[in-house]
Amino acid sequence: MLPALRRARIIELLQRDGAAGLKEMSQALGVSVSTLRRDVDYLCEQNYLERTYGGALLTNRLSGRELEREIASEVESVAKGVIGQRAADLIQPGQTVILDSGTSTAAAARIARERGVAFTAITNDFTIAAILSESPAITVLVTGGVVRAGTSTLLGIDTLHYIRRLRADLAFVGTHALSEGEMSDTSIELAEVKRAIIAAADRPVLLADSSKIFSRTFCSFGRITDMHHLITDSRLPADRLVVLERNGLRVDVVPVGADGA
Amino acid sequence: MLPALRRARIIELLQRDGAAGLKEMSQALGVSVSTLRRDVDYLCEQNYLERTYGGALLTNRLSGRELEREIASEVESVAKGVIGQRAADLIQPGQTVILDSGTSTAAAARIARERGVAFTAITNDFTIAAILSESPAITVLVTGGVVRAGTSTLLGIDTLHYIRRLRADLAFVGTHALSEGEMSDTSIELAEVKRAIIAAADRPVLLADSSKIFSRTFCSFGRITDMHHLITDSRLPADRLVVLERNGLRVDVVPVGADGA
DNA sequence: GAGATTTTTCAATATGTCTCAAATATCAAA
DNA sequence: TTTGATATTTGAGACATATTGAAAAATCTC
Repeated sequence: MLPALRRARIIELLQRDGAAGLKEMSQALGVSVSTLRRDVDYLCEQNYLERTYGGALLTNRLSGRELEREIASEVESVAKGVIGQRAADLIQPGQTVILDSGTSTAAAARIARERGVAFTAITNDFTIAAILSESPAITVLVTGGVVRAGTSTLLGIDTLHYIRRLRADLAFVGTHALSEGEMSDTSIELAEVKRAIIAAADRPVLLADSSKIFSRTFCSFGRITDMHHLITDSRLPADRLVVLERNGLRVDVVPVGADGA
Repeated sequence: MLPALRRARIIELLQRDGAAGLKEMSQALGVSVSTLRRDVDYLCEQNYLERTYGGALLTNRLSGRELEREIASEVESVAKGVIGQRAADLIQPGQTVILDSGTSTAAAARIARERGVAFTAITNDFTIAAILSESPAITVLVTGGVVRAGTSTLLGIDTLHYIRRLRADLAFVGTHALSEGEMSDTSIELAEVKRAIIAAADRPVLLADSSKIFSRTFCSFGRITDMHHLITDSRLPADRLVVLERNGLRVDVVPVGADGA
């Protein structure tokens, strides 16, 4: 059984029961207590769970759809984790930061919360709001809007109005695709919100794991040169990197997997 | 049984009965008095409860410091479930419904989602938004606002503006306390939002499990006669019920526990 | 002062931590 | 593709630490 799958099952188990003992879980999954303990420790570091003596509890019970997403992101979380980490490093105390919806930005939120930096966050994603609101140091503002079906993302005219009123120091924007210097996503409404976020921030930063780069979807929300810089991972082929930098973009490559971390 | 769960149970017991003896609790949970005593001492240090000779009482925390997550997830009471169910029954297809933050309203959301009724929901709580957004039949609007520290509730001027623009068919409002016809809660900002929700709905409905009734906090958000009716559970003493009805309020009592469900 | 409750102490048990060897996967060179 | 060398992951054991239940001693309530 794949480690990532096993960890996903652990979250599933806890989702059902709220809490469970280590022995109990190791039997349910058919692995040794040692292995299960390591998994639980890992998930605990990633802030999915809390440890208690003899077992673990789910930090915030997610609903079905969110769970699937968490599991999906768990499978390829490494790149997103390190990208998020680099992004979180950018936040200075007292700053105002807009966080777009997305798994990379959620990872950044998780790490920013850990750091204990005091700042003001604005987000249109209530999963991210939930993550950040656990830290007393962080003031969390949520844009209004319509929930995009099956996600935790807020969209629509209310969201746009809210963001357009703002001016922020920093913004973390995720993208579905990036090709030929054009950032794009899957829906017009999503694209409009991202465009507004970019316009509202002094330093808009694009978070994109290398799998995203050079794929393509139909809804553009701006050119890459609108961004202050790009954070991506080291699986990005070198020749692609050159293309991006030739456009005058600052690219921040974080090491991942075999080639560094 | 996990120590953390056991402690959660203790809180649950005390929430139901207000106070309990150590021996009594140790028998109810099937652990020795020594262990139970240690748990109670621990919870006492954490300010969840107060010791008395031979037993313990729940602390009256007016400051609104929320329960630890580990415990909060365990105290989902039966009463809230049935109250939520009755509330969900009120929703007709195509209606617009405002859902205030709170566990009773969250229970209503869960059941409304199950029912598969198509309606439009507006909420200032992103836990509720998450619950409702899983159903494709429900359009979910979230108010903007500042996240109340440690909760999933949105507050502040943005929340108020958003709600004041609205007109809804129905609203479910939770309350922290209800005494002498006056509904009250723990913070001014919370009270303002509730007031706005009540004003925005044709039929504002109060959800209050009987433990809430006749306790009292300092921030009033309106008289009970502002509401269309009240849903509560059958643990409410009969004489209290009479008092409420004499004020012209329609009271809907759902059976719970020994006396019905 | 009598009875119950709390405090203190201790041994048994369960859990956590650390280390190590075997199994498995990964990768580079033949 | 195969092979061998090198990491990584896994399960198990030894040891440290934490929790539990019981009993004796001290304290409290009425």
